[in-house]
Amino acid sequence: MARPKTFDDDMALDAAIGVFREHGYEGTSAQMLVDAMGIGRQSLYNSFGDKAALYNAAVRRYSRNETQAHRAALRTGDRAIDGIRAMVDRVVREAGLPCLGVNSVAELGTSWPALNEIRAAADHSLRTAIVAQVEAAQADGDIAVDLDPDTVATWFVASFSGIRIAARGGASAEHLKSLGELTLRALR
Amino acid sequence: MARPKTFDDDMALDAAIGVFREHGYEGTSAQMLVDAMGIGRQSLYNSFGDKAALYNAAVRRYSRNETQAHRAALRTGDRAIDGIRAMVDRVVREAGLPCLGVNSVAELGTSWPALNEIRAAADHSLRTAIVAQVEAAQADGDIAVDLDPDTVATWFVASFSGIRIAARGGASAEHLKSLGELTLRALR
DNA sequence: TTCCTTATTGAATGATCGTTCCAAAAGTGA
DNA sequence: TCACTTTTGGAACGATCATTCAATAAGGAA
Repeated sequence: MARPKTFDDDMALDAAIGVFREHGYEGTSAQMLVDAMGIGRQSLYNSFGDKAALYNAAVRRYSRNETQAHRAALRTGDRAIDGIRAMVDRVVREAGLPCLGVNSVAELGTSWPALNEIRAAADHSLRTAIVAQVEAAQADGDIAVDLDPDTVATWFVASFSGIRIAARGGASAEHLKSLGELTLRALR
Repeated sequence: MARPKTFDDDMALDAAIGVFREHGYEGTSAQMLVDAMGIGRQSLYNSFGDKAALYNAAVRRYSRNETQAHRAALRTGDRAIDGIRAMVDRVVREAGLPCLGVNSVAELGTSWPALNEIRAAADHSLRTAIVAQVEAAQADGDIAVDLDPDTVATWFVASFSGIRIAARGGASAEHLKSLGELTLRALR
Protein backbone atom coordinates (compact mmCIF):
# COMPACT_ATOMS: atom_id res chain seq x y z
CA MET A 1 0.00 0.00 0.00
CA ALA A 2 1.86 3.00 1.30
CA ARG A 3 4.38 4.19 3.82
CA PRO A 4 3.41 3.27 7.40
CA LYS A 5 3.63 5.59 10.37
CA THR A 6 6.77 5.57 12.45
CA PHE A 7 4.93 6.29 15.70
CA ASP A 8 1.99 4.91 17.66
CA ASP A 9 -1.02 7.21 17.92
CA ASP A 10 -1.78 6.27 21.51
CA MET A 11 1.76 6.78 22.66
CA ALA A 12 1.83 10.19 21.02
CA LEU A 13 -1.51 10.95 22.62
CA ASP A 14 -0.15 10.03 26.03
CA ALA A 15 2.65 12.52 25.51
CA ALA A 16 0.10 15.17 24.56
CA ILE A 17 -1.89 14.35 27.69
CA GLY A 18 1.24 14.97 29.73
CA VAL A 19 1.61 18.45 28.29
CA PHE A 20 -2.06 19.41 28.46
CA ARG A 21 -2.55 18.32 32.05
CA GLU A 22 0.37 20.44 33.16
CA HIS A 23 -0.13 23.57 31.01
CA GLY A 24 -3.80 23.54 30.04
CA TYR A 25 -5.23 24.04 26.58
CA GLU A 26 -4.35 27.69 26.02
CA GLY A 27 -1.02 27.32 27.76
CA THR A 28 0.08 24.59 25.37
CA SER A 29 1.53 25.52 21.97
CA ALA A 30 1.80 23.37 18.87
CA GLN A 31 5.57 23.54 19.28
CA MET A 32 5.36 22.13 22.81
CA LEU A 33 3.20 19.30 21.54
CA VAL A 34 5.52 18.51 18.66
CA ASP A 35 8.50 18.43 21.02
CA ALA A 36 6.80 16.25 23.64
CA MET A 37 5.17 13.88 21.18
CA GLY A 38 8.37 13.46 19.21
CA ILE A 39 6.65 13.74 15.84
CA GLY A 40 6.65 16.30 13.02
CA ARG A 41 4.21 19.14 12.88
CA GLN A 42 2.52 17.82 9.79
CA SER A 43 2.23 14.34 11.28
CA LEU A 44 0.40 15.86 14.23
CA TYR A 45 -2.15 17.51 11.99
CA ASN A 46 -2.46 14.44 9.77
CA SER A 47 -3.14 12.11 12.66
CA PHE A 48 -5.16 14.24 15.05
CA GLY A 49 -6.60 17.19 13.15
CA ASP A 50 -6.17 20.60 14.72
CA LYS A 51 -5.18 21.49 18.27
CA ALA A 52 -8.75 21.45 19.57
CA ALA A 53 -9.38 17.98 18.15
CA LEU A 54 -6.14 16.75 19.70
CA TYR A 55 -7.21 18.18 23.03
CA ASN A 56 -10.56 16.46 22.78
CA ALA A 57 -8.84 13.17 21.98
CA ALA A 58 -6.48 13.68 24.91
CA VAL A 59 -9.34 14.34 27.34
CA ARG A 60 -11.27 11.37 25.97
CA ARG A 61 -8.36 8.99 26.44
CA TYR A 62 -7.47 10.40 29.82
CA SER A 63 -11.05 10.20 31.06
CA ARG A 64 -11.44 6.63 29.89
CA ASN A 65 -8.25 5.56 31.60
CA GLU A 66 -9.17 7.41 34.76
CA THR A 67 -12.68 5.97 34.84
CA GLN A 68 -11.32 2.50 34.27
CA ALA A 69 -8.85 2.92 37.12
CA HIS A 70 -11.63 4.07 39.43
CA ARG A 71 -13.79 1.12 38.51
CA ALA A 72 -10.92 -1.29 38.97
CA ALA A 73 -10.26 0.10 42.44
CA LEU A 74 -13.96 -0.21 43.28
CA ARG A 75 -13.81 -3.94 42.62
CA THR A 76 -11.06 -4.61 45.15
CA GLY A 77 -11.52 -5.93 48.68
CA ASP A 78 -14.13 -8.11 50.33
CA ARG A 79 -16.84 -5.70 51.31
CA ALA A 80 -18.24 -3.01 49.02
CA ILE A 81 -16.88 -0.30 51.28
CA ASP A 82 -13.38 -1.68 50.80
CA GLY A 83 -13.56 -0.94 47.09
CA ILE A 84 -14.82 2.55 47.83
CA ARG A 85 -11.95 3.12 50.22
CA ALA A 86 -9.52 1.86 47.61
CA MET A 87 -10.91 4.33 45.08
CA VAL A 88 -10.53 7.23 47.49
CA ASP A 89 -7.06 6.11 48.50
CA ARG A 90 -5.97 5.98 44.90
CA VAL A 91 -7.11 9.54 44.30
CA VAL A 92 -5.27 10.69 47.41
CA ARG A 93 -2.16 8.80 46.42
CA GLU A 94 -2.04 10.09 42.84
CA ALA A 95 -3.23 13.64 43.49
CA GLY A 96 0.31 14.90 42.97
CA LEU A 97 -0.15 14.80 39.22
CA PRO A 98 -2.53 17.38 37.75
CA CYS A 99 -5.87 15.96 36.60
CA LEU A 100 -6.72 16.74 33.00
CA GLY A 101 -10.42 16.35 33.74
CA VAL A 102 -10.46 18.87 36.58
CA ASN A 103 -8.22 21.31 34.76
CA SER A 104 -10.30 21.05 31.62
CA VAL A 105 -13.47 21.93 33.53
CA ALA A 106 -11.76 24.78 35.35
CA GLU A 107 -10.31 26.24 32.17
CA LEU A 108 -13.07 25.74 29.63
CA GLY A 109 -16.21 25.22 31.72
CA THR A 110 -19.03 23.89 29.55
CA SER A 111 -18.24 26.04 26.53
CA TRP A 112 -17.10 23.19 24.26
CA PRO A 113 -20.02 20.96 23.23
CA ALA A 114 -17.70 18.20 22.04
CA LEU A 115 -15.94 18.23 25.39
CA ASN A 116 -19.23 18.14 27.25
CA GLU A 117 -20.15 14.92 25.48
CA ILE A 118 -16.80 13.34 26.30
CA ARG A 119 -17.19 14.27 29.93
CA ALA A 120 -20.79 13.09 30.06
CA ALA A 121 -19.80 9.65 28.80
CA ALA A 122 -17.03 9.25 31.37
CA ASP A 123 -19.24 10.67 34.09
CA HIS A 124 -22.00 8.23 33.34
CA SER A 125 -19.70 5.25 33.35
CA LEU A 126 -18.08 6.22 36.64
CA ARG A 127 -21.31 7.24 38.28
CA THR A 128 -23.15 4.01 37.57
CA ALA A 129 -20.29 2.01 39.01
CA ILE A 130 -20.21 4.14 42.14
CA VAL A 131 -23.98 3.99 42.58
CA ALA A 132 -23.97 0.20 42.45
CA GLN A 133 -21.12 0.02 44.93
CA VAL A 134 -22.78 2.49 47.27
CA GLU A 135 -26.00 0.49 47.22
CA ALA A 136 -24.04 -2.62 48.12
CA ALA A 137 -22.25 -0.80 50.91
CA GLN A 138 -25.58 0.45 52.22
CA ALA A 139 -26.88 -3.13 52.24
CA ASP A 140 -23.79 -4.07 54.24
CA GLY A 141 -24.55 -1.31 56.71
CA ASP A 142 -21.33 0.56 55.89
CA ILE A 143 -22.96 3.65 54.38
CA ALA A 144 -25.94 5.45 55.87
CA VAL A 145 -29.17 4.39 54.14
CA ASP A 146 -30.71 7.84 54.31
CA LEU A 147 -28.30 8.98 51.58
CA ASP A 148 -29.34 8.86 47.95
CA PRO A 149 -26.74 6.78 46.04
CA ASP A 150 -26.79 9.18 43.12
CA THR A 151 -26.09 12.08 45.43
CA VAL A 152 -23.24 10.13 46.96
CA ALA A 153 -21.78 9.53 43.50
CA THR A 154 -21.84 13.28 42.87
CA TRP A 155 -20.24 13.70 46.25
CA PHE A 156 -17.32 11.47 45.40
CA VAL A 157 -16.65 13.17 42.10
CA ALA A 158 -16.74 16.60 43.73
CA SER A 159 -14.55 15.47 46.60
CA PHE A 160 -11.99 14.13 44.17
CA SER A 161 -11.91 17.50 42.44
CA GLY A 162 -11.41 19.18 45.79
CA ILE A 163 -8.58 16.86 46.72
CA ARG A 164 -6.88 17.34 43.38
CA ILE A 165 -7.15 21.11 43.50
CA ALA A 166 -5.77 21.07 47.03
CA ALA A 167 -2.84 18.98 45.83
CA ARG A 168 -2.24 21.26 42.86
CA GLY A 169 -2.16 24.16 45.29
CA GLY A 170 0.59 22.48 47.26
CA ALA A 171 -1.23 20.62 50.05
CA SER A 172 0.87 18.07 51.96
CA ALA A 173 0.35 14.33 51.72
CA GLU A 174 -0.96 14.30 55.28
CA HIS A 175 -3.58 16.90 54.51
CA LEU A 176 -4.66 15.02 51.42
CA LYS A 177 -5.01 11.87 53.48
CA SER A 178 -7.23 13.70 55.95
CA LEU A 179 -9.39 14.94 53.10
CA GLY A 180 -9.88 11.39 51.88
CA GLU A 181 -10.91 10.28 55.35
CA LEU A 182 -13.40 13.12 55.73
CA THR A 183 -14.87 12.32 52.34
CA LEU A 184 -15.80 8.90 53.68
CA ARG A 185 -16.80 10.19 57.10
CA ALA A 186 -19.62 12.21 55.55
CA LEU A 187 -21.29 8.96 54.54
CA ARG A 188 -21.57 7.35 57.96
CA MET B 1 0.80 68.64 39.31
CA ALA B 2 -0.31 66.72 36.23
CA ARG B 3 -3.24 65.27 34.40
CA PRO B 4 -5.34 62.92 36.58
CA LYS B 5 -6.65 59.52 35.50
CA THR B 6 -10.10 59.28 33.99
CA PHE B 7 -10.76 55.85 35.49
CA ASP B 8 -10.60 54.17 38.89
CA ASP B 9 -7.96 51.49 39.29
CA ASP B 10 -10.15 49.22 41.38
CA MET B 11 -13.08 49.42 38.99
CA ALA B 12 -10.80 48.58 36.10
CA LEU B 13 -9.35 45.74 38.15
CA ASP B 14 -12.83 44.39 38.81
CA ALA B 15 -13.42 44.29 35.06
CA ALA B 16 -10.14 42.43 34.59
CA ILE B 17 -11.20 39.96 37.29
CA GLY B 18 -14.37 39.30 35.34
CA VAL B 19 -12.38 38.38 32.24
CA PHE B 20 -9.72 36.33 34.00
CA ARG B 21 -12.15 34.24 36.02
CA GLU B 22 -14.02 33.26 32.89
CA HIS B 23 -11.13 32.73 30.45
CA GLY B 24 -8.09 32.08 32.61
CA TYR B 25 -4.69 33.70 32.30
CA GLU B 26 -3.55 32.23 28.99
CA GLY B 27 -7.04 32.45 27.52
CA THR B 28 -7.22 36.19 28.12
CA SER B 29 -5.58 38.58 25.63
CA ALA B 30 -4.53 42.17 26.19
CA GLN B 31 -7.22 43.19 23.71
CA MET B 32 -9.93 41.44 25.76
CA LEU B 33 -8.69 43.25 28.85
CA VAL B 34 -8.62 46.62 27.15
CA ASP B 35 -12.16 46.11 25.88
CA ALA B 36 -13.55 44.94 29.22
CA MET B 37 -11.73 47.50 31.33
CA GLY B 38 -12.68 50.34 29.02
CA ILE B 39 -9.24 51.91 29.08
CA GLY B 40 -6.45 52.37 26.54
CA ARG B 41 -3.70 49.85 26.09
CA GLN B 42 -1.02 52.18 27.33
CA SER B 43 -3.10 53.11 30.37
CA LEU B 44 -3.28 49.45 31.25
CA TYR B 45 0.49 49.09 31.15
CA ASN B 46 1.02 52.38 32.97
CA SER B 47 -1.31 51.48 35.81
CA PHE B 48 -0.77 47.76 36.24
CA GLY B 49 2.49 46.80 34.59
CA ASP B 50 2.43 43.80 32.29
CA LYS B 51 -0.20 41.11 31.93
CA ALA B 52 1.27 38.89 34.63
CA ALA B 53 1.34 41.76 37.14
CA LEU B 54 -2.25 42.61 36.30
CA TYR B 55 -3.23 38.99 36.84
CA ASN B 56 -1.48 38.96 40.21
CA ALA B 57 -3.30 42.13 41.20
CA ALA B 58 -6.59 40.62 40.06
CA VAL B 59 -6.05 37.45 42.08
CA ARG B 60 -4.98 39.48 45.09
CA ARG B 61 -8.07 41.67 45.02
CA TYR B 62 -10.37 38.76 44.30
CA SER B 63 -8.90 36.65 47.11
CA ARG B 64 -9.18 39.48 49.59
CA ASN B 65 -12.80 40.11 48.71
CA GLU B 66 -13.60 36.42 48.82
CA THR B 67 -11.86 35.92 52.15
CA GLN B 68 -13.66 38.90 53.58
CA ALA B 69 -17.00 37.56 52.41
CA HIS B 70 -16.27 34.20 54.01
CA ARG B 71 -15.32 35.81 57.28
CA ALA B 72 -18.41 37.99 57.22
CA ALA B 73 -20.60 34.95 56.69
CA LEU B 74 -18.85 33.16 59.56
CA ARG B 75 -19.87 35.92 61.94
CA THR B 76 -23.60 35.56 61.27
CA GLY B 77 -26.10 33.65 63.42
CA ASP B 78 -26.27 32.83 67.10
CA ARG B 79 -24.25 29.68 67.41
CA ALA B 80 -20.83 29.19 65.83
CA ILE B 81 -22.20 26.45 63.60
CA ASP B 82 -24.70 28.92 62.16
CA GLY B 83 -21.88 31.04 60.79
CA ILE B 84 -20.24 27.96 59.33
CA ARG B 85 -23.50 26.99 57.66
CA ALA B 86 -23.84 30.50 56.28
CA MET B 87 -20.36 30.30 54.80
CA VAL B 88 -21.12 27.00 53.11
CA ASP B 89 -24.49 28.24 51.88
CA ARG B 90 -22.89 31.28 50.35
CA VAL B 91 -20.42 29.13 48.42
CA VAL B 92 -23.26 26.92 47.18
CA ARG B 93 -25.35 29.91 46.22
CA GLU B 94 -22.60 31.71 44.31
CA ALA B 95 -20.95 28.69 42.75
CA GLY B 96 -22.48 29.62 39.40
CA LEU B 97 -19.73 32.15 38.80
CA PRO B 98 -16.25 30.75 38.15
CA CYS B 99 -13.83 31.19 41.05
CA LEU B 100 -10.62 32.97 40.12
CA GLY B 101 -8.81 31.31 43.01
CA VAL B 102 -9.70 27.77 41.98
CA ASN B 103 -9.09 28.43 38.31
CA SER B 104 -5.76 30.03 39.05
CA VAL B 105 -4.60 26.98 40.99
CA ALA B 106 -5.87 24.61 38.32
CA GLU B 107 -4.20 26.52 35.50
CA LEU B 108 -0.90 27.61 37.03
CA GLY B 109 -0.39 25.28 40.00
CA THR B 110 2.38 26.58 42.21
CA SER B 111 4.64 27.70 39.38
CA TRP B 112 4.33 31.44 40.07
CA PRO B 113 6.11 32.43 43.29
CA ALA B 114 4.35 35.80 43.45
CA LEU B 115 1.01 34.05 43.14
CA ASN B 116 1.92 31.58 45.84
CA GLU B 117 2.49 34.41 48.27
CA ILE B 118 -0.83 36.02 47.42
CA ARG B 119 -2.62 32.74 47.95
CA ALA B 120 -0.77 32.03 51.18
CA ALA B 121 -1.86 35.36 52.64
CA ALA B 122 -5.52 34.80 51.77
CA ASP B 123 -5.33 31.20 52.92
CA HIS B 124 -3.91 32.16 56.28
CA SER B 125 -6.54 34.80 56.87
CA LEU B 126 -9.40 32.49 55.97
CA ARG B 127 -7.96 29.51 57.78
CA THR B 128 -7.47 31.27 61.11
CA ALA B 129 -11.06 32.51 61.03
CA ILE B 130 -12.36 29.03 60.27
CA VAL B 131 -10.23 27.42 62.95
CA ALA B 132 -11.55 29.79 65.62
CA GLN B 133 -15.12 29.20 64.52
CA VAL B 134 -14.66 25.43 64.46
CA GLU B 135 -13.24 25.47 67.97
CA ALA B 136 -16.27 27.43 69.12
CA ALA B 137 -18.61 25.02 67.40
CA GLN B 138 -16.82 22.12 69.03
CA ALA B 139 -17.28 23.78 72.41
CA ASP B 140 -20.99 24.05 71.58
CA GLY B 141 -21.09 20.36 70.76
CA ASP B 142 -21.99 21.02 67.10
CA ILE B 143 -18.79 19.63 65.59
CA ALA B 144 -17.12 16.39 66.67
CA VAL B 145 -14.29 17.05 69.09
CA ASP B 146 -12.09 14.29 67.67
CA LEU B 147 -11.46 16.44 64.59
CA ASP B 148 -8.44 18.73 64.41
CA PRO B 149 -9.67 22.27 63.69
CA ASP B 150 -6.84 22.89 61.27
CA THR B 151 -7.74 19.76 59.33
CA VAL B 152 -11.33 20.91 59.26
CA ALA B 153 -10.25 24.26 57.82
CA THR B 154 -8.41 22.45 55.05
CA TRP B 155 -11.52 20.39 54.55
CA PHE B 156 -13.73 23.42 54.02
CA VAL B 157 -11.37 24.99 51.52
CA ALA B 158 -11.11 21.74 49.57
CA SER B 159 -14.86 21.20 49.67
CA PHE B 160 -15.44 24.66 48.31
CA SER B 161 -13.11 23.90 45.43
CA GLY B 162 -15.03 20.70 44.76
CA ILE B 163 -18.35 22.48 44.80
CA ARG B 164 -17.10 25.19 42.48
CA ILE B 165 -15.60 22.74 40.02
CA ALA B 166 -18.85 20.77 40.05
CA ALA B 167 -20.75 23.96 39.30
CA ARG B 168 -18.37 24.93 36.52
CA GLY B 169 -18.94 21.49 35.04
CA GLY B 170 -22.68 22.11 34.93
CA ALA B 171 -24.00 20.57 38.17
CA SER B 172 -27.56 21.53 39.10
CA ALA B 173 -28.44 23.76 42.04
CA GLU B 174 -29.93 20.76 43.83
CA HIS B 175 -26.73 18.78 43.49
CA LEU B 176 -24.69 21.70 44.76
CA LYS B 177 -26.98 21.99 47.74
CA SER B 178 -26.46 18.32 48.54
CA LEU B 179 -22.71 18.81 48.34
CA GLY B 180 -22.91 21.62 50.86
CA GLU B 181 -24.90 19.43 53.23
CA LEU B 182 -22.46 16.55 52.95
CA THR B 183 -19.56 18.90 53.60
CA LEU B 184 -21.09 19.64 57.01
CA ARG B 185 -22.20 16.08 57.60
CA ALA B 186 -18.58 14.93 57.62
CA LEU B 187 -18.01 16.96 60.77
CA ARG B 188 -20.68 15.43 62.97
C1' DT C 1 -1.60 82.32 30.53
C1' DT C 2 2.42 79.38 30.64
C1' DC C 3 4.86 75.46 32.05
C1' DC C 4 5.22 70.93 33.62
C1' DT C 5 3.82 66.44 34.19
C1' DT C 6 1.07 62.76 33.29
C1' DA C 7 -2.76 60.40 30.68
C1' DT C 8 -4.38 59.10 26.48
C1' DT C 9 -4.53 57.52 21.75
C1' DG C 10 -3.17 54.89 17.83
C1' DA C 11 0.17 53.05 15.09
C1' DA C 12 3.96 49.91 15.07
C1' DT C 13 7.23 46.52 17.14
C1' DG C 14 9.23 41.67 16.91
C1' DA C 15 7.77 37.27 18.46
C1' DT C 16 4.94 33.58 18.50
C1' DC C 17 0.47 31.66 17.47
C1' DG C 18 -2.01 27.68 14.77
C1' DT C 19 -2.00 25.95 10.37
C1' DT C 20 -0.71 24.74 5.53
C1' DC C 21 2.12 24.19 1.27
C1' DC C 22 5.52 21.63 -0.97
C1' DA C 23 9.10 18.65 -2.01
C1' DA C 24 11.73 14.76 -0.44
C1' DA C 25 11.69 10.23 1.76
C1' DA C 26 10.20 5.66 2.39
C1' DG C 27 7.63 1.47 2.85
C1' DT C 28 4.42 -1.80 0.25
C1' DG C 29 2.50 -4.53 -3.53
C1' DA C 30 3.19 -5.61 -8.36
C1' DT D 1 12.83 -2.66 -9.96
C1' DC D 2 8.87 0.13 -10.53
C1' DA D 3 4.80 2.68 -9.38
C1' DC D 4 1.83 4.18 -5.92
C1' DT D 5 0.54 6.13 -1.65
C1' DT D 6 1.38 8.07 2.56
C1' DT D 7 4.53 10.05 5.90
C1' DT D 8 7.74 13.27 6.96
C1' DG D 9 10.57 17.62 7.59
C1' DG D 10 11.05 22.38 6.87
C1' DA D 11 9.92 26.54 5.18
C1' DA D 12 6.25 29.65 4.93
C1' DC D 13 1.57 31.71 5.77
C1' DG D 14 -1.44 35.40 7.75
C1' DA D 15 -3.15 36.37 12.27
C1' DT D 16 -2.66 37.51 16.73
C1' DC D 17 0.27 37.77 20.76
C1' DA D 18 2.24 41.10 24.54
C1' DT D 19 4.46 45.21 24.60
C1' DT D 20 6.30 49.89 23.36
C1' DC D 21 7.11 54.34 20.74
C1' DA D 22 5.76 58.75 19.53
C1' DA D 23 2.57 62.31 19.38
C1' DT D 24 -1.36 64.59 21.19
C1' DA D 25 -4.40 66.00 24.94
C1' DA D 26 -5.40 67.73 29.40
C1' DG D 27 -5.44 69.07 34.11
C1' DG D 28 -2.77 71.51 38.22
C1' DA D 29 0.70 74.98 39.88
C1' DA D 30 2.89 79.21 39.00
